[in-house]
Amino acid sequence: MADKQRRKPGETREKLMNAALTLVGKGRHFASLGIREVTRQAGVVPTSFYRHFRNMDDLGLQLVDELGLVLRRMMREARGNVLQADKLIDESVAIFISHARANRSFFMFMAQGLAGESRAVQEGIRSEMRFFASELANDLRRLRLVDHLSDQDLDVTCDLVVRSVAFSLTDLLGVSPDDDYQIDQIRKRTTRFLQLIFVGAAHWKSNG
Amino acid sequence: MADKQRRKPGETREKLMNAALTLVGKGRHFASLGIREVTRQAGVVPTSFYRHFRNMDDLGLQLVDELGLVLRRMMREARGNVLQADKLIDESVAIFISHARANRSFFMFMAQGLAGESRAVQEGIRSEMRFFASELANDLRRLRLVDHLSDQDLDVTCDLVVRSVAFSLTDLLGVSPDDDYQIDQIRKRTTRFLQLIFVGAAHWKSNG
DNA sequence: ATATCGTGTGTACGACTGTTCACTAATGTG
DNA sequence: CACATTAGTGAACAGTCGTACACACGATAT
Repeated sequence: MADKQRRKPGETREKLMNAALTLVGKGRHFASLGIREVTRQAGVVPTSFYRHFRNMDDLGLQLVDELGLVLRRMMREARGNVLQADKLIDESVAIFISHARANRSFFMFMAQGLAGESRAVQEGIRSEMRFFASELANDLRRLRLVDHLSDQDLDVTCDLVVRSVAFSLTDLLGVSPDDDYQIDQIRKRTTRFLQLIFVGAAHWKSNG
Repeated sequence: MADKQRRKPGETREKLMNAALTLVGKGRHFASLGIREVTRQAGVVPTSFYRHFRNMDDLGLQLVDELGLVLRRMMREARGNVLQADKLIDESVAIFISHARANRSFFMFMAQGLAGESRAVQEGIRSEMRFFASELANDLRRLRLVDHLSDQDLDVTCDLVVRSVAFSLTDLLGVSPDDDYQIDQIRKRTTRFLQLIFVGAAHWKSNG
């Protein structure tokens, strides 16, 4: 009887979620993970799974919630570190890349979930992205960088920005986490995407 | 002993690939499909699978090849139907949407594969996208619409265009195929993304 | 005509799956 | 202290999985 005493409340729950993330980080797709596989990785008996989750989709949904926290932390850091407006894009992309490296598995999960099997997870991630885009719109308004844009046009712009960055995830996760050169290439390219979009936004005229 | 005579060469192979696509079209993720499941859907005995594919990854790779054909057909139609330059974006997006509806499963597979489990499939789809972007660049050059852009800047622009359209897949596949209203919303939004990008490209100045 | 090859079928096997059940130790509540 | 609740365990189930093997049939080549 391996020690049965439970340490902290929710410790096994966390172990299970981390186990799923670990497997995703190793290149597995979330949709192909099984309950036994996850519990094995977590070093826990299969039955324990049901104490915390109804099924794998449920675990996925709870991972989306945690993903939200990760994204919010990233947003906070970006807001704190971006001093001058002219460095806004470079700084933000750099912060994104750094967070994606630090939380590789989380962002892998995010990239997978967008076209994943569970409709609920899919919707959850899209919802996080919408939130992110709306916060970005607020910030740009506050900095008075987009006074000539209507709310609607600003919304489209921010949506496109968030999508472009999110798509870069699939680039980022395709290269080794240690390949500094390639990662820097991705950073540069993403930066150019955003510059292109903002040039477009700067010259945008409604209905034209 | 149900009729064992083989009809045409490669018929079972096609049945298997279609079966996998059908399952993907029903919302399943390719990474979670099993050999038995696919053969069952195809109405074939499991052993037959090995006559045509080494494993599921192999089948995925061959699906990518067929996906390439689908994309090339789409490209050809776009080139034939886009008459005036000012309708280029609207027409192209409309053609894309129409093909995505007609080959829903194929495009679902594409969206899944970008963050899929098999590195080879991932790379295959990215390669198709690169090809698509380079063809787009050629067309824009030929139409003399981007004379002020360097090759490199044109490359970035086309890449961003292709990515934005590809990302729209995840929107498109999230709504019912019959929901004309929502699909039209997605079409409009994608069109606006591309307009924004091209406005950016029109005003782009190197190193600025 | 006969041999070979490609492609289909049926059976079989061990490994792994999700899930249920009964049991037990630690924690929170009175 | 007594007691209910929570969160862990191990054994067991029927079902599914991937894969191997031997065999059957039609087509093709000799």
